[in-house]
Amino acid sequence: MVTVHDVARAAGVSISTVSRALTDPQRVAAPTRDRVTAAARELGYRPNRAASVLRAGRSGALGLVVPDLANPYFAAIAKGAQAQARERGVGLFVVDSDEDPELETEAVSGLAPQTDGIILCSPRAVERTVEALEGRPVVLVNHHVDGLPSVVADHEAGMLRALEHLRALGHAKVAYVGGPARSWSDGRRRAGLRAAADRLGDVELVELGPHRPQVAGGHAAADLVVASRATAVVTFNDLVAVGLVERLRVRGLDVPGDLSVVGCDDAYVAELLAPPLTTLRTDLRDSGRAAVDRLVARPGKDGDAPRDDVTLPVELVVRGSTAPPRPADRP
Amino acid sequence: MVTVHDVARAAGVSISTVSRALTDPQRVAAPTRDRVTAAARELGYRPNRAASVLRAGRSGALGLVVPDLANPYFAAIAKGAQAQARERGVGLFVVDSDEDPELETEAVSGLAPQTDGIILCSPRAVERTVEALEGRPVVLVNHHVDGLPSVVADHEAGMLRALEHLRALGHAKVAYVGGPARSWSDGRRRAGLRAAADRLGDVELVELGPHRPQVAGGHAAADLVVASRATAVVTFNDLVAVGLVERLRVRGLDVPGDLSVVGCDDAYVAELLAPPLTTLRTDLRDSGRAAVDRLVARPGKDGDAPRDDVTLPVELVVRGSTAPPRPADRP
DNA sequence: GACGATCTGGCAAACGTTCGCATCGTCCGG
DNA sequence: CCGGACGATGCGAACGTTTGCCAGATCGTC
Repeated sequence: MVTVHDVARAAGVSISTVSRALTDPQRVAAPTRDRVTAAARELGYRPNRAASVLRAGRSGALGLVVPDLANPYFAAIAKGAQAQARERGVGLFVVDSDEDPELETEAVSGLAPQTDGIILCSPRAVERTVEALEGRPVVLVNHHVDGLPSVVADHEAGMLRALEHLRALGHAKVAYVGGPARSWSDGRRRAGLRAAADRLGDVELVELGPHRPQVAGGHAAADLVVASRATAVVTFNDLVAVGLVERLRVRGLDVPGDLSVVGCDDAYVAELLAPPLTTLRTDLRDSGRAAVDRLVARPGKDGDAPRDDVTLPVELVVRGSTAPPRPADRP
Repeated sequence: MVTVHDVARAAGVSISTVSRALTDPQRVAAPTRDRVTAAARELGYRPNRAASVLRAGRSGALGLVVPDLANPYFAAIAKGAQAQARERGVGLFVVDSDEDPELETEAVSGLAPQTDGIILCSPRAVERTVEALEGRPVVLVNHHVDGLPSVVADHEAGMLRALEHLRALGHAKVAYVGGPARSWSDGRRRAGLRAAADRLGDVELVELGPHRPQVAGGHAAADLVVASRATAVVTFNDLVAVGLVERLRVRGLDVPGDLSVVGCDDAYVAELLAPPLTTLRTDLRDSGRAAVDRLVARPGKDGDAPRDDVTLPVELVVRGSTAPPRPADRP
């Protein structure tokens, strides 16, 4: 194993100089620095992370906790975060909490001591989990708690856009199939829809749920939607939309003929579906990227210091699952 | 921060005893051990990982490198590995190489020094990457190189099962839509299909490809399949099957009426599809689990020391995309 | 009752890095 | 030409843990 000592000897300097030349280049004269870096490269020196963490107290790594890696929604966020972390030259440890609040807290308390910051994605037990990180920097993704920096999608704007789209098609009664009761984003979406309905004035809103944020949730909701006599529906996420469409088909109803469906997230199942799903897209990779940036942003690079809250735009992607209502349904 | 010193003082022993009591409990007398663990719990002692890694040289953590976290196939493996790692009490660092051979090698050389072993999932540049880990223990998942331990699915058996199923339905000409040219598993699947066709005798095999292992690959393959006049098709993975079905629908062909389709992997899109996809399922979480176990298996627990190669079973899941061929197509 | 085997627990030296402090040389203003 | 200031580099002490070695204690056996 090559250590600073070897590099120092090769470059004819002391180990302190080696350390400085590599971690804080501007603190050492250019010729010396070059000699050191050359020697380091030649010897194939790789700093021992453990030693540096031990001494310096920072690890140069971030932690990312997601509820479920198998969920394409979180996978996309993780991917974005990974890419950005790589770009920024920091490590990223991804941990899956398995949708379990307890495991989430545990994961954080295990991760916190060995990282410089934690990205907490759609936390299932914010209070306890935030406690567990004992003051370490944190960024919340897809969640918000006063006083903590967060990265969220502009659900309100998205909902407005969805409702405008449906109204333009001629729909006057729209159902919302909600997600989990304690979900922060479900709350935002409901609020956004209500505000949008108020603003538009001539669209009636029917709120359903809570439902599980999976295909099964869509199955469960389908019959309620039909009974509500709404001609269009917005779902908590794309998986729910998938389940909804499946169940409607079983009941002999056509999408978008009998019912228009708008999903959320643009998980990649959305475009695989028949018909392909009209949905609200957030750039999830950007969420991951932004979260990483919030944590690595140094005061040195002033000016572009990120604001306390990042809100990412939401875009309506119109595909095949929305259409004008059947004439019979029109008033 | 609570250190061994604090615990030692509280328990009235020396720091060596604390260290031993916690890391190698049987080397210290039961009463002492209890006093130490009690003190540790009371003070909320958490060993400093960096210090322990630095001194002991092992990190108690494994690394997992996958080509693409957003691919449900790899996400499932990652999830299984995470779960097992948690159970075994070791850490797991997941890194996404973005399908880039270079990044893969880089990831490994960054990960290797700070882990006790690496799980390499469907590597895109095995030789160079294996080189990069400088002798550190490794397990290959979904790939095989002589001399290295690996966890693979029994593609041959799976292909035999698929072909038997199709023959039983009455198909006599079956196409295979292959994956990437340099893919190890594509090779296994082709070989398995050939062997199965030989063995069954009365099924003709048409090999197509290589194709990209995504939906687009299926699009590209669809017309070739039709032209081949095969009445059934096996695809490299489920995403290809999805693309295939989409394109067939565009051409006015019905699945399974005009063509039966068998996918591979049972990625969760398989059951969302209309018709739901008949596919070959491997328990991907088990792959992740098995890989972790290969690396944490200590010589101490002899007897159940894992064999050099783990081959996981492949199961045929019959859903709606396979049916007997149209009578007209029969000889 | 003594001797050896066995076990328990303490001492102190690492592991490789970072960083406060000291030192030395150099440059500039007076 | 001198004093002060500053920039560059070296010295050495941490960081918190593990572990080889050794001393003392305990027990069984002759």
